[in-house]
Amino acid sequence: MHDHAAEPSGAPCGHADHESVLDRAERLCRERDLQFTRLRRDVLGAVAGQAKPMGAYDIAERLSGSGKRVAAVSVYRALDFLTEHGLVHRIASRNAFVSCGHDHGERDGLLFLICRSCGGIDEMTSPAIESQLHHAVAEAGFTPTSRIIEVEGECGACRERGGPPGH
Amino acid sequence: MHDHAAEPSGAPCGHADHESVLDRAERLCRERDLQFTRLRRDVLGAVAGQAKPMGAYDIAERLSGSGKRVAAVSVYRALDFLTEHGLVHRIASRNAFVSCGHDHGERDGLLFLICRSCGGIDEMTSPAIESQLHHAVAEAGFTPTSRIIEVEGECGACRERGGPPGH
DNA sequence: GCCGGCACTGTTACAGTGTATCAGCCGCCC
DNA sequence: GGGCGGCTGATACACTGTAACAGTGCCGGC
Repeated sequence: MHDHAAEPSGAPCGHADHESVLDRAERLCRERDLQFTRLRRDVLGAVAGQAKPMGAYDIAERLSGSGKRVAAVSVYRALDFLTEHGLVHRIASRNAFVSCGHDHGERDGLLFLICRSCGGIDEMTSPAIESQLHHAVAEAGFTPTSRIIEVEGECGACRERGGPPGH
Repeated sequence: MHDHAAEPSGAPCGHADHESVLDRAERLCRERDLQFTRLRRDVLGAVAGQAKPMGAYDIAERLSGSGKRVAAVSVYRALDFLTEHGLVHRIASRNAFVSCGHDHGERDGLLFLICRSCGGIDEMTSPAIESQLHHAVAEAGFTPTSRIIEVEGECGACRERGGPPGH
């Protein structure tokens, strides 16, 4: 689910690894004069360490491992911060979160591919879809401010490993 | 939020009124040999009576008006049935449901426009977006089975009524 | 130094969303 | 009649998310 060789009409996007995500976040926060606190780093680290989307309570549970316990509400606040600055993305159809593999800051123009077999998530962008979408919406007299596109199905790796044959 | 004159590149879609939705549902269930029970009709009626998306508990509360009380779990079961057959749609970004204004049965290929000002929802289809999406996803090696596209913003009516000026 | 403001975090409580499970009902077929 | 399957009612519970308040640490003004 990580490194597609294929290049869609938009930019492809493999998941960045755990380290680079944290480094990138740290740099971005310095640039924007934001506080990249311990909790926020831990939450981002937890999310980045998983290819699958994580629920807020999963994150809280994982961070509560060693003695000190982290309440879900704290996780939510950290997630609010991280999503606001485009470091993680919310997957609406799953009520869960994934770390952003891009180097951008914008949180729009993204498209999520969710595999039903392995639960993995890939993100990609497609300017072609964006422009079509913007065009169609504008003709309906609508002024968009944000949008979500989430596709469920089977990723290439799972299909090769052999999905349900008679299906 | 109901009757756009504009025609996007796809098919436009005004909301059908309360009556026709129920009639259509009844016919569809007869055709497919499905049971359009009292509860299911009531739930669909409640959803169809609102331009805004309704939460399951809102529906339960509304149906519980006159003496007899309807539990949320029953509403969920009715909603499962209705969504499964394309009579209502789930709005993932709101955890809520709207009645389908189409005459189709498929629940894919749809696109939802959600107005932040009035809370109204419009649905439309766009073959152009569909084909772009299918193409992009296929090139990523992904086999889609379902997809959601939800756009938030301001609908034409609200913008004309005067949105926030300095914004 | 002290004080006040500010952002962040901890904690508790609670509202909202969704599912599991068991039991009763009703129509249908044998 | 008896069994079977689909629908509903009811209770309990898990998961998701927010409100409200208190404590802490940092930083700037006095």
